Amino acid sequence: MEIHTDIYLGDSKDQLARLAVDSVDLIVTSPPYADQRKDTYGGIHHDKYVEWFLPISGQLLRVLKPTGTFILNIKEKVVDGERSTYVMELIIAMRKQGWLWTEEFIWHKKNSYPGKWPNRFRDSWERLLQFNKNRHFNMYQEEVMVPMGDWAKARLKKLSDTDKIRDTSKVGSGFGKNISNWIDRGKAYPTNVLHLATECNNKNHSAAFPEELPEWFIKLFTKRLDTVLDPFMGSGTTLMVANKMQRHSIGIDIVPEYCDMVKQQLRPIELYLL
Amino acid sequence: MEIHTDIYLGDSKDQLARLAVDSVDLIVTSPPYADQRKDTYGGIHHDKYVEWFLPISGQLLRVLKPTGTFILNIKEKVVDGERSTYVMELIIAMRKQGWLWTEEFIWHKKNSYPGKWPNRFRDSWERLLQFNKNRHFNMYQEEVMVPMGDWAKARLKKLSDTDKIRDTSKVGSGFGKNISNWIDRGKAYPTNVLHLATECNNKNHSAAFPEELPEWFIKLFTKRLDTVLDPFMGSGTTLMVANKMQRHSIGIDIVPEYCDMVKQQLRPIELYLL
DNA sequence: GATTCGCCTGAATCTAAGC
DNA sequence: CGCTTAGATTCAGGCGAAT
Repeated sequence: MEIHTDIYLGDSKDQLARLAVDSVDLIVTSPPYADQRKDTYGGIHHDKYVEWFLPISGQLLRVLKPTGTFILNIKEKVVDGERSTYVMELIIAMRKQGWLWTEEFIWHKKNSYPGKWPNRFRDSWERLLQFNKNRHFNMYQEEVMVPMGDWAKARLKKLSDTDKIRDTSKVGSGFGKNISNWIDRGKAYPTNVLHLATECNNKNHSAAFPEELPEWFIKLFTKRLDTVLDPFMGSGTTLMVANKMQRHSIGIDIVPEYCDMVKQQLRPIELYLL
Repeated sequence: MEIHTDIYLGDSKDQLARLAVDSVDLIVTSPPYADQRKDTYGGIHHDKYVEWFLPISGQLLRVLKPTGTFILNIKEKVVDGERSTYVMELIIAMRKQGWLWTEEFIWHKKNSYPGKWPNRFRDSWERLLQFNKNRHFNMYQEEVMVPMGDWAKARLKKLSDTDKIRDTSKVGSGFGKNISNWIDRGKAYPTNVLHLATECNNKNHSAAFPEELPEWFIKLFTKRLDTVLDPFMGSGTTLMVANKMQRHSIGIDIVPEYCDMVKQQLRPIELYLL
C-alpha cells in the first residue's frame, strides 16, 4: 500500500497538461496573490491576474474528477486606498469557464500582522473559495466534527419550549433525533468560518499556510488513497499533510529550491510509514 | 441640544431624493437580500438585484458627505447549489458608479442558524462592505478599542532586551513611547473581523441585526450630533442605537407598520433624554 | 511534569521621500 | 508628476528555555 508523491518542476499551466483527465480528488492551493511575491513568482499585477489564472484553472477543471473539489486560498490587498476587485472578477470568470462557485469559507487569522493606519484596521481574514464541477461531490462531514462548546451543555440541560416547537414544526423528527446524537458523540458540525493562527515558526521558507488548513479540507473532501493536488506547492505544506494522511499527492512549483526541499522533507515521512 | 429622528414612509429611492446633498455622515443598512423577504419587500431576484440597487446607491452617493461612510450588510445565499454572484457584481457596478470599495469587514455570527445539508455547512458569516466617496474619511478608531490579551500584562512587567533592540533599531524613539501608551490604555485596535451573536430576542422584523453592529460602526465613523441614515430601516435597530448615542438619524421603510412601530419605540427614549 | 516567560515573526498598509 | 522604495506603526500565537 504505497503512497505516491509526485513533484513537478516548472510552470503550473505546462505541468498540469501532463496530468490525466479526471484524476484528482482535491485541489488545495494558495497561488501567489496579485502584486506579491515578486522575488519568487514574478508578482502578477492585479489587472492581469484573471487573464493569468484562467488557463491554469482551465487545466485544473480538466484534471479534477467530477466528484472532486477545488479550494482556492486568496485575498485581495489594498491598492490605492481600495480593496482590489480582481478576486470578484476571477470568481465571475471561472463560472463562465465552467466551474461552480459552491461556497466561500472564511479563514480567520487570529494572529494577523500588526500595524496601524489612519483609516483601516488590521486585515485578519482570507478567502477560501470552493469550486466544483458538479452539484454533487464527495464530502465527508463527519471527519471534521468539532467538540461542542459549553453553550451546548447548557442548552441540553433544559430545552426551551420554543426550541422544541420551532424545530419540530419544520422537520417532523429532526430535533429529538439530533439531540440523542449530540449526547452520544458530544460533537457538532463546524461552520464555514475557520479559526486558525498563521504559522509562526522560524523556518527558512515563508509558510504562512498552517498545516491545519489543508488538513481540514483533506479530511473533509477525500478518503484514504485519494489524490490531492497543489499546483503552487511552495514549501509543500499541503503535500506533507496529504502524505501523513495516506493520500496520494501531486505538487508543482516553478522554484527549483522548493522542489528540492520538499523532496528532502518527504523522505523521512516515507521511511517512517514503511 | 435636541436629537432629530426623521422617519420616511415609502420607497427608498423616492424618499432619498428628498434629502439634501452631502448631509449624512454614516449610512448603515441591511437591505433585503436577493430572493428573500418576499412578503414585506417583494423579493428581488438575484439576476435583477444590481439593476434594482444601483438607483438607490446613486442617491446614497448624493446624500453622503465627502467624509462619510456607507456600510452595507449583505450576504449571497445559495441558488441551485451555488453561491450567487450578485454581490460581486454589485461591488464592481458601484465602483463604476463612483464609490470606493474601501474595505470588507466580516461579521462572524457566533450563533448561526442550525441545520444540516449533505454538501454544505452552516453559513455563519456575512459581509459588511465599506464604501466611501473619498480616500480620506472620518474614522475615530480609539472609540472601538478592545482589551488586550493577557500576554500584554506579562510583557509589560519586564521589557526584554530584544524587545527594545528590535524596535529601537528601526525607530529612534518609537518603542518606549508606545509602551507607555499601552500601559495607559491596556487596549488594542480591533481587526476587520467582528464577533457578534445575532439577536435572539427579535420581534416582528425578520432581519436579525444585533444592536452591537450599528453601535460599533456609529462609534467608529461618527461623533455626537452627526447624522446616521438607514434606508432600509426595518425594526429600526440602527435608529434606536443612533438615538441613544446622541446622533441624529433618518430612517426609511416601505412598510407602514415598521414606521409606526419605530416611532412608538423612540418616544420613551426621547422622553428619557429630556 | 506543569506552568510561566521571553523571543520571534507573519500574503499589512500608510505616508513621505527619492528618482 | 507618476512610479518605486524606505520608514513607521503594532498584535498575538507558538515554541523552547527556565522555574
